Amino acid sequence: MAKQAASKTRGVRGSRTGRPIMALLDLLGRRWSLRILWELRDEPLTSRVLRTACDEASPTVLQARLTELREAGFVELGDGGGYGLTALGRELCETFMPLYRFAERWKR
Amino acid sequence: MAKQAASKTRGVRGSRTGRPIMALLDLLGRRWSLRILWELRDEPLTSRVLRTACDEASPTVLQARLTELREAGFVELGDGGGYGLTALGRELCETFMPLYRFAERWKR
DNA sequence: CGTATTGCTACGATAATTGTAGCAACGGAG
DNA sequence: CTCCGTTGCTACAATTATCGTAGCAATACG
Repeated sequence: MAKQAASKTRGVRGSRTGRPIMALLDLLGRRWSLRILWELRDEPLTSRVLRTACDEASPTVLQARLTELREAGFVELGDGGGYGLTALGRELCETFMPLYRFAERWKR
Repeated sequence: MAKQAASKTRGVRGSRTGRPIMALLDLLGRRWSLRILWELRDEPLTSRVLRTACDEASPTVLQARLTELREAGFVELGDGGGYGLTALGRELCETFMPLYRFAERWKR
């Protein structure tokens, strides 16, 4: 294979040049992020119910993810209590909903 | 709401539910998993080039993810060297490719 | 008042990730 | 052959992230 030093000119594919996709992959790549969005896909859940749905994950990291997802605009805390997806969050959830069927065929 | 059965033998990593979607979300929820798949979407890359593309991530965890993704059947090591997506991996990559357009509109 | 929710936090213990350095194997040039 | 550069891959200590348990203030209802 040829030398790769010259590839700097095109800006190596995927360097974190602030490209939104990288920030998104990083956020979704944190533990419980995908799972939280997945569990909220149908209806809002209270923090405790969400915790139960997420296999009794530690509330520490769950709160951290919820805060991050809220700051990202994907999740919101309803005035009556309970976490739910925003319109943007629902949209995001739809984009990886096909994963379910893929996983079923995957089976591992 | 009633009490729920609190402890079974708990795996270290979450999602022992047996549901494929949970195992998949858990695997993709590990650091650099999504990124690796993303960087390999076009063409196979050698380990070092992949590392550069992944923002100089530590080779330790990169190797770990590559091993996991290979065991999952998403990534393979070509006989000429270089990591590439399997047919299954390409299929998986396609399912969350819409994330790119979503991220562009998201901007944060 | 007591009791039960809600969202949220503290904190020690444990697991995951980082950063740096380096290995054996293979191949091309000299 | 040796020398050099590449490949995939690993060791190791240091740093983060996550876990697990306990508990907080605020709210609501009887």
